[in-house]
Amino acid sequence: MLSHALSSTPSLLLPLAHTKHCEAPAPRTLHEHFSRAPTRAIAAKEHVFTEGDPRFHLYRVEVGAICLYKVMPDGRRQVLGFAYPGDLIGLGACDDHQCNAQATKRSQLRSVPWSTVQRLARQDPALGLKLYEAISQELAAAHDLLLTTGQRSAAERVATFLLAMVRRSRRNGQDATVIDLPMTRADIGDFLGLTIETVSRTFTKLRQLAIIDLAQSARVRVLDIEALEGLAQGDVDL
Amino acid sequence: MLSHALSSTPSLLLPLAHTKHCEAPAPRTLHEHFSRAPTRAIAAKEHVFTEGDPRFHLYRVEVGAICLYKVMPDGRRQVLGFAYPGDLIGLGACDDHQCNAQATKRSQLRSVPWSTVQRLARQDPALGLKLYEAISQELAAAHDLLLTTGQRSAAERVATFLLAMVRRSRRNGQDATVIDLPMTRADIGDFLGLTIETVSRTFTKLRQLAIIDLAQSARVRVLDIEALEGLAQGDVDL
DNA sequence: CGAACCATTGACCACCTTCAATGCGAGTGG
DNA sequence: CCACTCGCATTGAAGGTGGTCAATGGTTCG
Repeated sequence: MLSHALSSTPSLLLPLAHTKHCEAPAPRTLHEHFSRAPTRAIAAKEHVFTEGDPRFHLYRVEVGAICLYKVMPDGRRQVLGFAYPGDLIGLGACDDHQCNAQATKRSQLRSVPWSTVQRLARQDPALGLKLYEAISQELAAAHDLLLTTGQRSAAERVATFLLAMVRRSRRNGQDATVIDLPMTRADIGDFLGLTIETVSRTFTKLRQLAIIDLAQSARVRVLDIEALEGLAQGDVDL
Repeated sequence: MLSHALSSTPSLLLPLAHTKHCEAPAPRTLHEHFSRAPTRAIAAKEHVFTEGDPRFHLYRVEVGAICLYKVMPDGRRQVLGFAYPGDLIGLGACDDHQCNAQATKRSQLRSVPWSTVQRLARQDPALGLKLYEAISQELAAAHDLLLTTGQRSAAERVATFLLAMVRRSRRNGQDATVIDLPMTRADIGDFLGLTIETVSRTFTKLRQLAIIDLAQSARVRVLDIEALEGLAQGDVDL
């Protein structure tokens, strides 16, 4: 989610461009502000912000994975998405955060105060456009997820989820056939509108059909991506 | 959806401020551009745009109701939302429309070319912010709907839907206890991730419990809004 | 090494869907 | 004006998908 719209090349890929703290000129772009900001370590399960918190910062994920979710008074939870390195979180127009952001594992973030973002946006009209593009991508992701949770069967949902992970992996130039899932079955279930058990059972069925391999529960090797695509579109019935 | 963020007072409430076509100065604000644009009539079931169309215009609904939806190759449909008078449709960053927009009944729209919007946004930084706010409201609506389709039961979904209609009616200063539904049961079902039959049965149950009255199938009178709120939050089980 | 957390698997059942028939209302033409 | 028709809504019966409850197994971390 939010990938690319505002992210430049992940810093991991630029180990030689070491940050220059002392002699640097005043930061002008949002990217420069992020690069200069200290990284903040977040423990697994720790919250970055929760619903209702004042919106003080714009965050960029550097390492790990952040789960964005909403909760109902009785505890039911809907995961809205996951943010990965390069993604921005904390976008939005109103004064308070509208959802919770929780690390699914040890992570690292950088942040820039919203007041700084707004100042930059006033100087640079292109930044406003970038922010608009970023949030518009988030909207497209939400609409895709709506189609999934509203209309697809359990198998279709899980297949769709795995395919999205594969595509993200591909965009990052990694081996697309092996995916490391940085979240629990509960996170996946609450993302797809399914229970833990249904997610688990569906993974098992995919394994039995030799569509995926599950050496470890958090590591999925995709063996038959076409079958996965067929499942996701409802061409076959599992 | 999108209500308020960019809409000024609905023109219906300003009958005396009649549009001046000939001697008017060059339009400066987006609102002026909209007010000056001719209204376009849309028949029931007619499409304003479809998925994949180039994004030429930003539209404002003047009269009626527009249904925004996505479809899967096999015909399954997810309604993303409904746009009512004052709401903007056609927002988004990429070159093509990502969803379909179809009138649920006879409607009227005005439109402004995106090129004009972009020119105005360059002149007026506040407009960029307004657009950002508008799309961010759409995102919030999508997230709310996700919580509903992903986690709530059929009765909770219908109750949530009716409550949203009541609140919208209240914001417009209308009698909040009587709602005219400008869409079919199929639209509601595809919005909530339910079948027509389930929607209909749920309406019937609400009527039997004297929570609503259904003189006509498109006219709902809310008799017990607290019961509706209880249902929406899952406090009671229908 | 133990304990806590997470994932898997099974049995049962509830809710919603599917399929089918009937009812209702608006619009059209005779 | 009425009959006809079509689209939409309602209602019923049956079945399936996914949820719930419960027990076991595996992994990781202190």
